[in-house]
Amino acid sequence: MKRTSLNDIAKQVGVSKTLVSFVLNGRGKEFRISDEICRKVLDVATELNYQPNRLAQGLRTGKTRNIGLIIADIANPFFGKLGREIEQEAALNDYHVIFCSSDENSEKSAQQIAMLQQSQVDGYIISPPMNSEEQIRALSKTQVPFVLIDRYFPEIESDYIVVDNFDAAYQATAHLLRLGRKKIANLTVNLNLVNMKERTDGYKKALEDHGIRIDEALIRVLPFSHDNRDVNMAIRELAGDRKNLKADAILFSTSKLGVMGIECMSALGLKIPDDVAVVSFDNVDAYKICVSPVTVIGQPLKEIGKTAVSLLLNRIADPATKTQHIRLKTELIIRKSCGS
Amino acid sequence: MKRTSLNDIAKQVGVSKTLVSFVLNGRGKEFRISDEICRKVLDVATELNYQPNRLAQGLRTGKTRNIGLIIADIANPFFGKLGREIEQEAALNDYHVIFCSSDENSEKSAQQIAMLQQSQVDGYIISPPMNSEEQIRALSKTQVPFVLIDRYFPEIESDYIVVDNFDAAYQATAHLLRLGRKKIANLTVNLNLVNMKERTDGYKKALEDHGIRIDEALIRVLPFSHDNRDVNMAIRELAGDRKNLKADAILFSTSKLGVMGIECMSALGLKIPDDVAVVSFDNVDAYKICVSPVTVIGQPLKEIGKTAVSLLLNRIADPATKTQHIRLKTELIIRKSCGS
DNA sequence: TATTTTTGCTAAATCGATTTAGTTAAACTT
DNA sequence: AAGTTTAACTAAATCGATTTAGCAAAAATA
Repeated sequence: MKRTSLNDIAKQVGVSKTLVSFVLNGRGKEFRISDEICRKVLDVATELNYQPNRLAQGLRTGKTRNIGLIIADIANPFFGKLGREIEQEAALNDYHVIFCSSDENSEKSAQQIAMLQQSQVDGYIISPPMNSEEQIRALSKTQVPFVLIDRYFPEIESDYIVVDNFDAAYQATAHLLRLGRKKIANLTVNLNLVNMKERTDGYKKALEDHGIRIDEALIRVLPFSHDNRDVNMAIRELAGDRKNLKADAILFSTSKLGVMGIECMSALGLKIPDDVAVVSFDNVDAYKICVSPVTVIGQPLKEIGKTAVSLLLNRIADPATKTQHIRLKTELIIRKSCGS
Repeated sequence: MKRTSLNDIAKQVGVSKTLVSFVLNGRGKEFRISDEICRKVLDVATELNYQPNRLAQGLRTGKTRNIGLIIADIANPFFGKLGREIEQEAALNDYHVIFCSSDENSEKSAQQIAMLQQSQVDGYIISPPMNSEEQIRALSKTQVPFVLIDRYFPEIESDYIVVDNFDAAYQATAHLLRLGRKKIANLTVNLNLVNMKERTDGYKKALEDHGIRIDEALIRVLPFSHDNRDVNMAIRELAGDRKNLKADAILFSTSKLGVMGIECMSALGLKIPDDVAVVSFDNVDAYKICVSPVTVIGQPLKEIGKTAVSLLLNRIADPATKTQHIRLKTELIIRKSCGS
């Protein structure tokens, strides 16, 4: 059974394909096609199970109704959920999403941007990896709209939507301080990106504001490779000696680190929150059923997704609008991992 | 900066676009294009940052190098990881994946198949929701290759790749029995799909083989909506009365159920494994740092992904090959949730 | 020298839609 | 009856690539 084209319908009905196109686009009235012919065309279209060829449509109209999405890793629950929200919101607007996982690797993202360009996507939603500034700058020049999510480049004028990472980390740290923790560590990852920087900055500011000296030894920046040994080493150094803990609390800047970290802590026999209190960014499932359910900084994924799509579609509709910078609040979800 | 087409290059170099196409496809030698012209064309192509229009290519050649992927939900870690493997394996073969989340809803999957058809994908990898048999049958008729994953329809002749769910559940149940559990419950979901059926069948067979009467009251089939109250109710009925437990172990047929179930159990103050032992399908992160790390049935996601892609690409290359049915073994990863 | 072969290139068709600019016949004006 | 409007439809161009068929000039061969 080979595909049905406009021409096939036109032939079978005995009219021009122009007419068929008009009718199938619901513009029969507008072009004064007689009701009888309209009906016939529609009948034959369903009879032959006509499916428009989106390549041809896209080629002719210059619009694909596809948007490209570049995130770090669709298998990471944070991005998985965010991606899902974006997919859903796009679908509501009759757009489809092409997913790409960059692994925070700028060479991959460059390839992916090129591929998406070649696919003639109508716009992009991008969580840009580090060292991708030039790609993003080049993308601006193509005039195809894009919005950045999760992070952004301060020097590039573009739409973006992020959370207030500084405030989030500040609040989380303040929460730990309020509960009497003094030696609060921060485990983060060596991605040179604003969002990670803001998290550590918020953490530092909270300490400062509470009159606590910042101890750089308590700030551990781990390689993105997420090797178990690195995490293990860091945890060991911070809390390995139970009588003489260097840290009595840890703020994890990502859930991936947090999950690995807690796994290590369990293996080392460290008790949460008795030995060490824990707060982590991102409200992933794992934290709900954890040894001691983990207090987390929840991001409003649904709102991020919805807003990203709506910003993008607005800009597609009107490329001239002023760029928007949106910063959403997070929510500190208090569970048991910090004691009380 | 508007897009560069073959014609733009042709004009600038002063040759025909035919020649440009030959050169850019690396077929310069084959068509005896002089080295000098070749060089010029390539230079101008990079100078103008030429990006081939994949819509036009696809339209002309009938091949898009895109494959459609329909899974239940990209935000579900099981499908997220599987999707990622598929994306990666496809990329190695210079194919791209268009993700669709069906939510196990056959109307959505029907729409998605239609959309993918319209997008002229070269093939599909589908985890078909229930009631989608007719869609899949119709898809066969289009002659566009597809492979089913995670589940399949016994009455439909097609490639598929699944795990041995029967054996997996059998082994898990046997493991619980070996550890002395007698009243083993099975929490599953009301998806009328072979994989779920096989899981419960394996569970039953293990009980039978160990001379234990099957108690239908211990098999709880919950609605797919995954409402917290349903899970809560089920857990309560099975283990609510601690002195008089109806079940001393639970086999969760999905990790989504398992995570919710364990959350309930914690809330009810039930101890794992002391009060109730737990085994679950799917090795998700949450189980690693759980109150009592959970013994799980791990699926070989990488292999499933690789095999799905390679089956599909083989069939794209040669549609005539005999259909293949692949059933991979799972791995029982023993942790602490069953005691010892 | 005449013929054939090779070299190096191009014109035009094609994929399947959309859209602009008509065309013809009927109906309506005046 | 002649001119104008309207109704109902179509031809052909177009998007940007690929590919088939073929052309002219140069080189090789007879």
